[in-house]
Amino acid sequence: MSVRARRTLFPEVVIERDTDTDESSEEDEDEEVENDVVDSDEDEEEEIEDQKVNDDGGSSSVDTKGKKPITISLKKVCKVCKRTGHQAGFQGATYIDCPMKPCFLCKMPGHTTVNCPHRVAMEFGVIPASRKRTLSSLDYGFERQVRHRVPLIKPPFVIPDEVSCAVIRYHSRRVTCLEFHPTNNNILLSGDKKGQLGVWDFGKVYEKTVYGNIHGCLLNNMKFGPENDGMIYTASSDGTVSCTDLETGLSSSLMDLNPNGWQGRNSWRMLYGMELNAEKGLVLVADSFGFLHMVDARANSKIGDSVLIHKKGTKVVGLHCNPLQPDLLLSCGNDHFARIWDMRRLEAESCLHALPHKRVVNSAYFSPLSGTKIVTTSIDNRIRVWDSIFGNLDTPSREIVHSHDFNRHLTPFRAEWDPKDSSESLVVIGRYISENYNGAALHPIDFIDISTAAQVN
DNA sequence: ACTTTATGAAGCC
DNA sequence: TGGCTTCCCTAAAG
Repeated sequence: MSVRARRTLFPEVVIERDTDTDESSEEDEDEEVENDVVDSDEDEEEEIEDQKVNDDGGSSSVDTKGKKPITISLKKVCKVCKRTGHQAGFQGATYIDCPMKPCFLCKMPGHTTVNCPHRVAMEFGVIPASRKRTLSSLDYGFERQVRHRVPLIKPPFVIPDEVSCAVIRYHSRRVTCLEFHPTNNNILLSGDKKGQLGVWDFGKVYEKTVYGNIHGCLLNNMKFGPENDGMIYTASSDGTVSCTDLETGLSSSLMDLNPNGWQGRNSWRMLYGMELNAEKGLVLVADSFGFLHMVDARANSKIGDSVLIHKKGTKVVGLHCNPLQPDLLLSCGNDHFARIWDMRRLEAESCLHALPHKRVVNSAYFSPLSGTKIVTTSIDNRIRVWDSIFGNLDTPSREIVHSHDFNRHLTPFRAEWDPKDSSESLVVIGRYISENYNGAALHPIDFIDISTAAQVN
C-alpha cells in the first residue's frame, strides 16, 4: 500500500469520527490545536481566524500577541492528524498510532501497529519453507569442491573479563556502517556521516582511534581487504573509494568520481554499494546515478567503462558477489529492483534477473555458504526471501513484514545473514518501531528465522 | 526550552 | 519531465 493510500483511504472514517463527536469539525479542531499549543490566549475570535489563515502553512508555531485561553469541552487532539476524539504520538516511551492512518507496520488499513497481526505474530500470513536446509556431510564435501576461497578462520569469541562495561563515544554524527574484523574478534570498525572511520578495540577500551581524513562525508560502505585484513576499503558519498591501513590510518584513494569538485547536485556522484571481487582483484562500486564502476585493486586503475545497472539517475545502494560463484553479482537500489548480473557479460540491460519490489530496496545479499538464497530489505516494510536462485525468481518465496520504513534522517536497516548459521535461515536486522526499555524507547535488533518468519531470541 | 535544519522518497500537477 | 508538497516513532546545532 502506497503512501498515497494513507490519505485517500481514510477520509470516510474521519468524517464518521467527526459526526460522532458532535462538534462541527473544522473550526473546533482549529481551536483545539491552538489551545493545545498556545496556553495563554486572549482573543478567541481573532485567534480562530488567525489559525485558519495560518493553517495552510501547516505550522502551528504561530505565536500570538497575548490572548486568553479558549475553554473547550473536547477531550484530546491527535498530534498526527489534528483531529479530536483520540490521541496519537509518544506517551512516555510508547508511541500510540493514529487510528486514521493505515497500519504503520504492514501498510494495510483497518488497524494500527499495536494490534497489527504481523506485530503480534511475525509469522502471520507467511507460508513456511517446504524444507529447511541443513548442511549434511555431502553438502560439506560439495562445498569444499566448489568453494573458491576458504573462509578465514576466526578464533572462538571469548569475552574478555577485564572490562564489564564501557561506553566510548567515537562519532559525533550518526553511524552509517559497522564491520567486524574478519580474524580479530576484538576489533569493530564504524563509519559515520562525516566520513570518519572508528577503530574499536575491545581489548584497549581506553584508547580511541578515529581517522578523520579519509572521506569528506558519509562513509557508506566498507570491506576488509581479502588478502590483507589490515587494510580496509571504503566508499563514500564524497565520490571516492579509499584503501586505509588500520594500524597507521594512512589511506590512498583508488577512485574519485568528482575530480572537479562541487559542480552542483546534478553532477555530484555519491558512492553507496561496494564489493570486492577477490578472484579478479576488483573493487566494485555503484553510484547515485545508477552506474557501476570497477577498479583494479592492485594496479589502482579503472577498468572498462561504467555500466548502467539500475534506472538512470537512481541510487544503487547495494552490491554483493556470490560467495561460491563470484562472477554472479547482485545489486539493488532505488529503482525498486534487485538485479542479478553475470560479470563476464556486463552491460546495461543485460541482467540475468530483475527482482521487483514495491518500494526502494535497502539491501540484497546472497546467502553466505551456499550462495543460493537471496534476502532483500525494502522500505515497504518487507524482508523478501528467494529460496533458490536456480528456482523461479518471478516472485519471492516469502515476504516477511518487519518494521524498517522511516523517512530520512536515518541510515536504512539492512537484513544480513548470520554467517554462523549453517542452515542459512537466520537473518539479523535493526527494527524501527521502538520497544520500551524501562521508559526509554529503543530500537531493537531482531533475529528472524526466514524459513518460518518467526522471531528468534 | 524553544526553533531550525539536515535530509530522502513519493506523489501530484 | 521537474518542481513543489507531504510524509512526520530523529537529533544536533543554534
